[in-house]
Parts: sequence; structure tokens; C-alpha cells
Amino acid sequence: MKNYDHNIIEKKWQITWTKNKVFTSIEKYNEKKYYCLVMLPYPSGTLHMGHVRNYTIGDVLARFHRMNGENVLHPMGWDAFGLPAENAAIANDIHPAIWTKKNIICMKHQLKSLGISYDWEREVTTCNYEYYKWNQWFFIKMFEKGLAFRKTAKVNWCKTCNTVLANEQVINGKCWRCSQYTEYKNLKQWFIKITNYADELIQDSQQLSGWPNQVIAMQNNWIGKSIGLEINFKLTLSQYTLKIFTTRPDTIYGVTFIAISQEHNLLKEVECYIKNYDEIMNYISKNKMQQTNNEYKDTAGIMIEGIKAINPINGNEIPIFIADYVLIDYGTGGIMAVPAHDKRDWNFAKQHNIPIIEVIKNNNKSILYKPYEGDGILINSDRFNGLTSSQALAKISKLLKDTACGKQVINFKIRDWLISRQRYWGTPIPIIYCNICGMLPVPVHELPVILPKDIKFSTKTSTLKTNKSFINVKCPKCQQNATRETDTMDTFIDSAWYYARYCDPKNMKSVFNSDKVNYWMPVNQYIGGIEHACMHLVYARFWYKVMRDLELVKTSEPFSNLLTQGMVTLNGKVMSKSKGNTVSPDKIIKQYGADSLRLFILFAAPPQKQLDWTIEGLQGCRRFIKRLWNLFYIINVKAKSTATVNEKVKIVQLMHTTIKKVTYTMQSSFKFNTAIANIMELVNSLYVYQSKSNDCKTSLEVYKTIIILLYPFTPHICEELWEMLGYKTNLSYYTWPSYNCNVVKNDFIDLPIQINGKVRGTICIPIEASQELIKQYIISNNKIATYLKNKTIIKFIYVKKRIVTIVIK
RNA sequence: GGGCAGGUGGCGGAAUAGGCAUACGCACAGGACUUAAAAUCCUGAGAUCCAUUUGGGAUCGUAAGGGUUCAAAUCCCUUUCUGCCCACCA
Repeated sequence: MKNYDHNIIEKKWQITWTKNKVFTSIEKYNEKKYYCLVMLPYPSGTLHMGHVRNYTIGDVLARFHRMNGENVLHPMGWDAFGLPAENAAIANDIHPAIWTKKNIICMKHQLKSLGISYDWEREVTTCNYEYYKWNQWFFIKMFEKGLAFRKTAKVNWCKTCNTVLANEQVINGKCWRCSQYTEYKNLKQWFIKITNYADELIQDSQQLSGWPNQVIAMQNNWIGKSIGLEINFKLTLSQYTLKIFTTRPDTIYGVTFIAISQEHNLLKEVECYIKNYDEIMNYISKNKMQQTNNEYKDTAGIMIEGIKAINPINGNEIPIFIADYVLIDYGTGGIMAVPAHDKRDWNFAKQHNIPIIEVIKNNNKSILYKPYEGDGILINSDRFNGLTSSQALAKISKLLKDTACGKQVINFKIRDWLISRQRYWGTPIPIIYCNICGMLPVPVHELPVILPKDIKFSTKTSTLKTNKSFINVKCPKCQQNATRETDTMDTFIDSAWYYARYCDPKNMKSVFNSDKVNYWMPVNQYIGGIEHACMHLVYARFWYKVMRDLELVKTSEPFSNLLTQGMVTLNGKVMSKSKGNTVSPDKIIKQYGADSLRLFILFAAPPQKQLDWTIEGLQGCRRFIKRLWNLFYIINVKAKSTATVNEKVKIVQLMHTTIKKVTYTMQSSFKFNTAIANIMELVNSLYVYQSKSNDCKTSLEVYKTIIILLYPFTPHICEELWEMLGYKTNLSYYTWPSYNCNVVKNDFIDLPIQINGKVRGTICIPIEASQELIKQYIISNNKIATYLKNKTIIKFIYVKKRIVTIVIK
């Protein structure tokens, strides 16, 4: 018996696959394609177990679909721009390009040692100008369409990273990269008009039946569509009309104050009428002093004295407050406050002694202690009393619209995508500023605008601003001296369209060939972490729609199916470098083999769930692989033949049901853990059968099937055993086995007999037995018959091929 | 606070459409092989109690409580706990 030496076997097959270009994919326009995509990694240094899990899952599917006769695209690349490279440059005095390249080489080597079946000829690296040139090209296209624009805005600023952040990169007031509190700054920045597509992104999410509901819910919540009424409130003394946005016009009789944001331009407009103007300005400036967005005070605010708002529905005069909880950049920056039926309004009213008027009846619960935010029957609402909330909402809305006091509007939570970064390591924004001609895009034939290599790195200014030869340029229109934009693009742009570039990665003339893209796209299966539910996946969906409107692609959604894999933990805690609880894939592969690692990662939990790393579990998987290996050497050893015909039937039948279950897993459920368990059972059964039978033919047939079924999970050992069995062809394209549950006729089944809810025994009956016959079997079974002695049978239920239930008295 | 997911042995986790709960694996115990250990192979095992010469038997059991049903981990109601995401979005 030869020893199982994973190091030799795995290396051998990895070299064979590469040498024979086994996984190189080309367009075959008349063949069914399968595009399997995993989220491209940031080249941070080395692979972690999360990567291993992600890419192993993808590999299982890619390998299965190849065996299923589909033309598979399974590419890999590098999300290579970004801050860590620059931070490493500052800390270790190494250029980001060199640092990144070094990491890519290391991680690529690791991926190969895992035996992932990528088509490396399609490798994409986003920091290469061959790639980011097309970022710039897209930017110019969007600029021309008005989708990319520049404006001054209050932006989130991270002092530590020395750059702006998009809203969604600020988590609980902290920078998503360095976890420091951010602050606000007013700056001129580049934005992309994702809001133009907000409605479509929500609409089309309904088509994403292959996505987890959770992700769709998260995205829709993040985009945050809300339909409501913009209502005009006239003011006393002034001609100024204050607009507010509400989704609850049915509560308008309960309005007891108006609240506006401190940035609201009402203050300037009616300054002369405001009695406590100085006090208000004082309040605001004090507020600004302490303004980082790390905390909010839900009841802070100040009343504007000397002017009131008039409720358009009943003419009541109500006070106006500046309230910290009202946001300037949502809706109109002002609200009608209904403390009886809104928690925030209620808290504010309590704090400032504002009356609370109940207008929606809530079954016997008092609003003295808690606002009621649900629907109900209207009270204190004049002629609308007695209507339900929804009836009143329609009627009041109509009245306000008819009297020109209101109009229907739709608001979104999502803001335009802030893409400028004041950093070096990113795609330069291809814009030139000329004193004479103004702001101009770089002409397309001059692309790419290459990121210069010579930059001084320091914590203060790691930007292109320090590079004079980059900045100074001639105006493309008038040829006078001009300057380049020095901001670079958010790296989420790189990953918003990379999946399309894989379809034609070496194209130098255009972003990609449309025949190729339209053959491969959309991605059949996308796999990655749930942490990208909102940012990356929304940007990618948005970008794809822009590409569609540029007539580059024909469909509207890039990813048909999405699998979000769970985290890998150690003792229930996330593995991270800072916690020092990481497990290195390299060491594991060396000691136990890539096949064992892959098998454990797939077996320990269903892919969507959290996976806790245990070395004992890994060792168990290695033990199984060795059992499979040893089986090769005992399969031809003749045993004394004690196996019955029935046992042969059973093992063949088990083989077919295993094929069925594993196939189902691969096609739809992705519960690889149970598929592997099923194969383990078959191996266990084969051990037992082999020890009893000299029927080598059957054993060999089952063994061969096991190897094929296991191939997507543990490809190296399967290739090796396949070769040892005498097959010359590569297993990668060997046809996946079909199953036939009727291939062996089983005439008898074991049927459990339940009496008064308890299983009292099992009988073996002909599969087509009638109820009468079954009764006879039961009576002739001594054990079961005892329970029926001297009892009356009240009910006799036979669920075909499943169970018999008898109720007795 | 809102939304989603979930609670099954010592542990990770199984269980088509309501039909034998705990598959598979880990850890554990016993045995075989061995000078010994490792490795390997075989066997056992939800809990409690009873009976043990062999064979076994009873009760309880899928977070807790209730309901529907011949039959519930699965369906319905109430309670509770955990995880994740979102959170001044009017």
C-alpha cells in the first residue's frame, strides 16, 4: 500500500492543470455558459480563512458545472487600489505599487496551492493602467451625461486617513477603515448621480429571486424609498412659505409645532421678524463647535420667537423650533411634528412643554406615557373624525392637493455617491482645469491619465498635489497652462464593473467586446460576504444599469444568483490579525493538505452560516480522505462471500440516492455539508460491503462513483485515484453521473408501526402491499401483536411507504 | 427602537410535503492489532429510571407554556433568549 502523501499529489495535479490549460475558458457561442464569480480580494498580504471559504465554495460550483457539460468562466483578480497600500508605504517606506505587487504574488501562490480552478489568463489587477484607464473612460462618459458632477458639500472628513468618506463609509460616526470619529468639512467634491437610479434599483430588486431576501431587504432599506406629501405651511407676518415632508398627512390635526434643521434657509429669509435671532445664532454656533457627527441629542433645540406657522387644514397658529433631530439633507429639512404619534416629536414636545394632541385612536392606551405610531380611527380631526388612517390619508392628501397646499413627492435615503478621495493610491480623476476654458474632461484618446510613480509619502499629504509634473498640463482646448484634478476615485468604482472586464480582460481598444460580455453576462452565481450587501452590491447593480444605458450590455442586473457565505471564527470570535487569532492556510495546507482543508471548510457548516474553526474537525476530514485512499487498496481484495443479494441491492441503491442528493445540492441547495455527509455514508457502507463480499465489480463501480462525486470538493486526491484506477482522461471534464432510482428494483420496504403515537416495531412488507395485507403482517408480528391484544382498533392509518399508525383503546 | 434570521446531545450540525428526532463528523468510552505508543479497524452512546443470564423495558426529551392533529423540531398563539443588519430618513 502506497502512503497518502498530499504534498506530492497536490503539487502534481496543480502543475498538470496549469500545463494543460485545463481551466482556460473561451467563448463558445452555441454552448450553454456558466459564469461563476467570487468577490475579488484586496491584496492585503496573505489569504485568510474567509478567503479560503469564499473561493472553495466558488470552486466546487465551477468544477461541478464543468462536469455538467457547461462552458464555465471562473476568473480571479485583484482589487488593488486602496488605503492600506498607502499606509504601508508611509510605515515601511515601500512604494504602494511594489507592496501591492508583492502581496499579489504571495496570494496568487496560495490560491494555486488550494487548487482553485481559475482561468488565470483572465486575471485583472485594478491598479494597472490597462484596467483603470476604463474607470477614467466611464467617468468621462458619465460626466458627459451629467451623471458625474462636482459640487461643494458638507462631507465626512477623516483626519487620520486625511480624506473624505462617502456617507456609507461612516459607521456610527466613525471611519470604516481606521475607526476614528469623523468630522464635517465643506469641500468641492466629485459625485456620481446614483440617485437617478434609486427607483429602478428598488423596482428591479423584485426580479432578484436568486438573492437572499435579507440582502434585498437591506438594500431597499438603505436606498430608503418613501412616498409622502410635501405640505406648504404659511407663516404669520411673512410671505415665506415653509415646505415640510410627511408620510402621515392623516395626523395633520395633531400638529403642535414645526421643527426645522439649523441649516434651514428660513432663518435668513425671515431674519427681521425673529425676536431671539441673536440667541439662535449663538445656539447654532455653539452647536457647530462641538460638531462631530458622533452623537446626537434627541431633544435639543430652540424656539424661534416672533413668527409662527399656520396649519393649512385648520388655520391654527403653531410655534416653529430649530431641532437637532431634523436633518437638512432629507426631504425639505423641515417637518410637521405630531408628538402624539411620533416618538421623536413626543420626546421633543415633553422636553419643551409643547402640547400633545391625540388624533389617532389607539385602543385604550394612553398617549401620556408613550406615543402611538400605528394606524387607527381619527379623533379631534373635525370632519375627518371616524375615518380610518388610510381613508383619512387619501382624503386629506386630496384636499391639500386641490387647494395647492400640498403635492405628492418621493424621497430616498440614499445620497449621491461621493467618489473623490484626497489620496494617492487610486485612479486619477481625468479632469483638467483651465483658467480660460473652465473644467474639461481629458480627451478620450489621451487616456489613461497615468498615476505617477514618484511621490513623497507622508502622513500629511500623500496626494498628487505634491507632484508638479503631474499637475501641470496644457489645456486640451486652448493649449494654455492648466492643471489636473488631483483627487483620485473611490475604490468601489473598481469593483463596480470588474465582472464585465473578465469577459474580455485584454482588450486595449475598448472597455470590452460586447459579444463577449453579452455571452457571459449576467453572472450565474456570485459568492461573497454579506458585509457587501449595501455598498459594493448596490454600486455594481447601479454601474451595470449605466452600462446598459450606454448600450454596452443588454440586461439590467449583473448577478442572477447570490450566495452570501458566513464568517470563519475561532471559538466563536471573528478571526483577525489584531486579535491574533488567525489560522494560516499555508501551514494547514502543508501539514494536512489542501483537500482536507477544503473538505473541512465545506463540511463543518452550511455555507451561509458561521463556521467555527476546529483542528479536530479538520483532522476528521483528513481521516476520511485517508479512508478513501486506503479503500483503493482493499477494494480488490477478495473477502469470503457472505453478502446477500439484498445487500448488493442496497449498496447500489444507496449509490443512486447519493448521486441524487449530491446533484440536488450542487444545483440548488448548496448545503455542501450534508452532501459530504451523504458521501461519507456511502464510503462507510462500501467498507462494510467490501468486507463481506467478493463482488469486486459492484465495489469498484461504487468506488468510482464516490470519486466522481467527491471531485468538486477534493479535486487532487480524486484525480490521483482516478489515474490509479487506470483512467487516462482528466476528471475535470468527466461527465457527472446520472442517477436512476429504479435501476434496482426493491420489492420490500421496512415500515415502522406506530401505536398510540409510539413506534412499537418495524415490519418488512412488499412495496405494493394493500392495507389488508399490512394488517396481516402486523398480527403475525409477535412483538407488535402484544400491544394490540384485547384492545379495540379505533383508527388505522397507512401513509404509503412511510408509516402505519394505529389508535387503540 | 425597527427589520431579518435563529434556539435540536458534551460540541459542529442532520431531518423532502406534518410521518422512526439526533444522519455525518468531532470529542468520549470499550475492544482488536502492537513490547509499547501512534496510526488503523471494530463496537457503544439523548436523559432518567427499572431489569440484567440472554433478550430488554418504562418515562421524559428539539428554548418555555398552550393549541390544532392519529401524528409537531416542522403549522397556529403567548412568552423568552441569542445573533446579524439598520437606526434621528419625518
